[in-house]
Amino acid sequence: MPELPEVETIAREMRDSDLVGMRIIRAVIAWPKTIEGLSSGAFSQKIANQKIKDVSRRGKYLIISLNRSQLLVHLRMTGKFSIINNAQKPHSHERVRLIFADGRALCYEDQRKFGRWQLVDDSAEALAHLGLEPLSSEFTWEAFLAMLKKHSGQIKPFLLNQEHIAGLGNIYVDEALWEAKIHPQQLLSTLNENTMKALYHAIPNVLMRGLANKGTSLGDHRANYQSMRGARGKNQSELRVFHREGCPCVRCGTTIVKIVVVQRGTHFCPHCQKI
DNA sequence: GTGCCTGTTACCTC
DNA sequence: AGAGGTAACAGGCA
Repeated sequence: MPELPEVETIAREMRDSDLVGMRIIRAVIAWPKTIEGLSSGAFSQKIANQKIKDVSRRGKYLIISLNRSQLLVHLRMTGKFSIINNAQKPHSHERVRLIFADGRALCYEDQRKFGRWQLVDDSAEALAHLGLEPLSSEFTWEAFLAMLKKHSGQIKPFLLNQEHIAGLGNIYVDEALWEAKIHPQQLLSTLNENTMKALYHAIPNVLMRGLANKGTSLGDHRANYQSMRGARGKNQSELRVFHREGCPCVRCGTTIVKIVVVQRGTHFCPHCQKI
């Protein structure tokens, strides 16, 4: 579930925590497939004795900068971090633990096991496939328009594609399309410039609101998004369409419907968002 | 117990 | 390029 606002919230929390400056003395890997490209042994050997220098984000990737490499983490659906005392017994979904010199540890849990860690020398190169950062100055109207014109097909799958805009997922795409009054299955070729402009503004709007609320936490079990300290986000109360099927549209009162688009649950207002 | 659902992405074929 | 399907997994839910 973590999309851009959730990953950014975690990155900020990590950056502001004691993590920066800590030295990793060893890694315990409970689920080796979490680590991409390296065996558990090679990963442990490479990461041992490195210090955490900084934490940042690109798209939905967390970038943990170490002194000799960078650790890229994609949380996929259920990845979650916490700082624990290393004496603590492993949680049932714990996949990796980085043990620090001071007796604490960074614990990584991932119920669905889809999350991936990668240790790389050059994060920019490893993440070169990602598209525009929607909250950065590179997300200009000109760049966005050029990209829309270069592609065809339905708008929702276009927005979910990380090679176009990096960091949008199912929740924020549905929210941005509602704000811009665009039907999720509208074809790119039929969008007029005013509508595209509305979408251009809606994307950072919904992301910044999510970020201000420290993310969206749906449901109440542990698998749902929580920040590093276990706090839930507050953005679920501000969602306009996502998970609101059967409820009235806050703009016009029409009942929000849910359909399936590219195998993803898709929520929209049939009155505000007409093709 | 059964079958269906889920917020992500990579990879395959047509 | 885009559409449509599958797979990786685990657990909630009816």
